[in-house]
Amino acid sequence: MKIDKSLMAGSTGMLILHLLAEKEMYGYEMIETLEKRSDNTFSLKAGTLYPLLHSLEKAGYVSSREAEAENGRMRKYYSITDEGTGFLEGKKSEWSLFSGAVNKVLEGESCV
Amino acid sequence: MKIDKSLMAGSTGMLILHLLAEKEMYGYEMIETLEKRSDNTFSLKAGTLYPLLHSLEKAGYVSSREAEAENGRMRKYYSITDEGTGFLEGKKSEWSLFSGAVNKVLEGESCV
DNA sequence: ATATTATATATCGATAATCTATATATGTCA
DNA sequence: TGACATATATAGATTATCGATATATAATAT
Repeated sequence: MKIDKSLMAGSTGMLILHLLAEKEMYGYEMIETLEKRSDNTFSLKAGTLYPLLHSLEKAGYVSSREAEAENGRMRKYYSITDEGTGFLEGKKSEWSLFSGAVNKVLEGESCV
Repeated sequence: MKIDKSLMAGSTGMLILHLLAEKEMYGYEMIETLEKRSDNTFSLKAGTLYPLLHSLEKAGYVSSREAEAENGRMRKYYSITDEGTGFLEGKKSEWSLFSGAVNKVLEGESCV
């Protein structure tokens, strides 16, 4: 099943920052990692990722460096900053609260 | 905590249809019900809900009737249609798949 | 040799869903 | 009478996604 793009909205930044909290990565690697880890549920598009990385960098949540890979290709490696780590924690709490609330509504836990 | 609006995007229609699958409701009632059930996490805005109801009706997923309430006020009551019920089932599967995939990424279940 | 595919980054325009602000109208309570 | 809650509605701004397109190199297949 293909996930509607509006469902993705709002959580992509969190997912990217989470990957970078584990290790330094380059853009293309992030797309592949997300696809693998989600069992092909996510297929983040390059046209979404690169502008997002630029805005995260502009916001100070990630930093980048260019380096040559073993195969001789140039890659742009991104790392999460301290500020980004704090932002990520907030986003994770928000996700937890949000998904919990959706499930509450769906499960019909109404009668408080 | 206030939930970012882009996180809400994509799930609002599902939540509304889920409420209508339980019983007929009018707009204002849906806003209050969502707020209660989510422990004040959701506060769907009227400016979001009414256009959404109109588009759901146009799509054939809900039908409406106007009726006078006990207090003499006019209300517009919405019901889910058979087509809407089918659409809702699909949306619930999508939500389940999506939220599961997000949690997989966050939990780092990578090594397949 | 040459063509295709995969890798790698980037930008632009279209689409879609949210919000805020605003408008209208009625019922309730002080 | 005035303030607030109820009830529906529309317009404009914002924002995040996508598809399409562009560029360039490495790896593979024909």
